[in-house]
Amino acid sequence: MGYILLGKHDHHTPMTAASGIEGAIQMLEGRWKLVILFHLFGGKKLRFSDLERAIPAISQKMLSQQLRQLEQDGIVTRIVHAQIPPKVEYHLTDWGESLCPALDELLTWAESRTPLKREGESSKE
Amino acid sequence: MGYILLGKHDHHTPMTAASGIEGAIQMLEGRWKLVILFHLFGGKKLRFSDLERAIPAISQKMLSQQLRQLEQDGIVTRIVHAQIPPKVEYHLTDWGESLCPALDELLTWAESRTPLKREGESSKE
DNA sequence: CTGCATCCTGAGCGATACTG
DNA sequence: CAGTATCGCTCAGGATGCAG
Repeated sequence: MGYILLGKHDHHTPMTAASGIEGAIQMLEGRWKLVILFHLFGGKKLRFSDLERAIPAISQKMLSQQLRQLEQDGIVTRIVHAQIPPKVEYHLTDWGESLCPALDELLTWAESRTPLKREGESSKE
Repeated sequence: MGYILLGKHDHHTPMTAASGIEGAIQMLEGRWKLVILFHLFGGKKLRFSDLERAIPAISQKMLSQQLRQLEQDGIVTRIVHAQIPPKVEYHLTDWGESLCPALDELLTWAESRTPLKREGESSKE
């Protein structure tokens, strides 16, 4: 993560915007980010184990890692209850929740595509 | 690419949407997809070499590959002029152009974040 | 000029085991 | 319960060279 793009060119800079977009995409591009996000949308507050249960295919490592990233990016908040047994809850920040409409628009776009198959597609050269 | 997510769970399926989003993200997640896209927005028609010049840091392999993907996804169109020397132009499909607003919204979201530093964050337990 | 084939590296991710 | 540590595999992506 954290790759810098664009060298330099001064005639015009249409990707100045791309930089911002790339940043956004980066935050969402982890293997499980979106899945986690969708589980949290709606102001829901879930525990680590809740997420594990909701996403059976994810490993603790990944869940922990992605959650950390999300937290770092200010998308989710981690609430640690100092008690035994430990209890940690996650929920979206206000900013995180505000991602919903954007994602929804992207989803709308994705579904408006001409019905062409994409990943069963063998190479056609 | 092309990882399948979500195992199975029937209580509720909030990530049904994630699947769609993932598909969309996937199309845009290539290292250079966005950059290329931003260069093409506005109905511009660019040649392979134009794109190479516009994105100095990209290798032909990547440019070619990303372009292929974009074409496969129906986002860009490739116009091959059967002539010597060869001349190939790329431009966004109507659907590709329609991505602009969605990306813009995502960009808006990205820029609306609370001014929090990303990598200076210490753990707070 | 446009694009493909090959080799190599590094990041991302999964599985398992261990700790507070 | 909620993580962290380590190992290893897969693959996206960079560099170079060849071809129509």
